[in-house]
Amino acid sequence: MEKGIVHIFGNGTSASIQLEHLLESEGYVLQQTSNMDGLQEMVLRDKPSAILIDLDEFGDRAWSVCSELKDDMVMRKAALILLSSNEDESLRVKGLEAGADDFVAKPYSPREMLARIKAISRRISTGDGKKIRVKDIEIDLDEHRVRKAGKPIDLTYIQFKLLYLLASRRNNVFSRKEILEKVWGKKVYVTNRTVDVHIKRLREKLGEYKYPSQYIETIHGTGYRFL
Amino acid sequence: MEKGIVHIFGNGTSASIQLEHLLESEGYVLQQTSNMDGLQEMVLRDKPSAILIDLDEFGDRAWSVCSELKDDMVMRKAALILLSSNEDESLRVKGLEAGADDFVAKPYSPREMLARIKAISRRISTGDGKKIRVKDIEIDLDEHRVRKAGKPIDLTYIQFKLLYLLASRRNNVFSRKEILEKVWGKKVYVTNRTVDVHIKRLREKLGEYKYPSQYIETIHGTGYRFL
DNA sequence: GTATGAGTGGCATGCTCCTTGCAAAGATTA
DNA sequence: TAATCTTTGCAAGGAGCATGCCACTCATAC
Repeated sequence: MEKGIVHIFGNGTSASIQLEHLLESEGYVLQQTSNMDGLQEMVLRDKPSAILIDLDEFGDRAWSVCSELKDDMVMRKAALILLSSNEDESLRVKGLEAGADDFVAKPYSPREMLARIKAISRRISTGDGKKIRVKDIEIDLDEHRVRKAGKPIDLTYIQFKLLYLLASRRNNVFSRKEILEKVWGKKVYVTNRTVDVHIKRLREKLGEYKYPSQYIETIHGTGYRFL
Repeated sequence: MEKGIVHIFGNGTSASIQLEHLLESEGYVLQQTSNMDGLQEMVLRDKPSAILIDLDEFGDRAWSVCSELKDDMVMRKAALILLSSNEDESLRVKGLEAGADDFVAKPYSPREMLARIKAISRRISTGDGKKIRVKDIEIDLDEHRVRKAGKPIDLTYIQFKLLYLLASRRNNVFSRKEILEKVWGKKVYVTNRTVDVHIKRLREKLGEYKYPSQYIETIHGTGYRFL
């Protein structure tokens, strides 16, 4: 099993200190903080395999974090676990529906927490591998890099997310609405035309000059599809 | 979110009956049994999206099931959730390490269980999506693509919706009024004749040259039907 | 035969998509 | 800090395609 970084948002209780030791003895690297600003950058940089958020400490702020993490396909690689001493059922349901992978009551057992982190990671790591290979295109999610016939292609942040989305489900047709939600996020409002522009720029960098497109196909009236 | 079948191994407690109703109202199909023999065949046949196993009832027999499911790539598509009234930490850890995706204590909240099933399914979902197969025609909703004898047929937006409507309920006769409402929407006003035109173009692309029609039958004075 | 419903070819219209240029915001460098 | 480069979002023009309707022909029911 692959080890990784674990972000813990919340202060150190006795259980969390035990958990810390357990995780470290298992080969995980820990990062604990009580400041949730700049979470997005942090997650993108460190690519943690798990994120623990203490609801008692962060409360409502945590919900927006859940949806951010849920929407971003790069960040989704992390197991998102919520902690709370509040046993209320509706809170648990809310958390799970907001995108969390698990909801654990405090006080919790460190050993069980470790087992849960492993169980979720197991799910995430299997299935979609870290590299996507389509034709002569190779997309490396961890390195955040794209190669065509071995030669690296420089893509901007949006271009990468767009390509990754399309390539992650070949032949699936994505509507512009879907693309906007997955690449830009639910709240951001950006024109449909803008999607076209980014598709064009992406096609350019992939080296598409002629019709029919070799990689990205336009489905008139519907959306785009990666061949 | 993709719905599916849920296998429940264990007898009906009051919570499980509530859960049953919840799942059904969400569009899931349930299969409950207290016999675990032939599990492998059952799972392979039904491809459930979740499997709930009551440890109180099955005890040690459950562990072998966990590892079977864990090892089989096909079966891994299902969310495996263990239930137990035994709060013992080591049991929970054992279950999770054996390959279960979640471990829930009894008595459990049906709504939370539903949320957990969804949370896990979200991770697993690979979107081998909805397909309709009629004769040698195959309609793939996700790929927004139609195949005849394996060969792709290019349909326009309206043609696709029209075909999908007709094929979704074979042998059902759709009046032009009904077709207009379902394909064009309630407010749009379009002539009946236009429906004919689209039927004609659709028939053309499906490769219908001679009478009687192989796919779309005209019911004089009434409407159309997909055979 | 007559009346009504259905099929067809062609064409104008409008919509969708592609492309280019530009301006604003962000990142980088000196 | 100022200057430069990069990224991003949008508007507008233009090309191509899907659509909807007309007018006409053909089929069906009585």
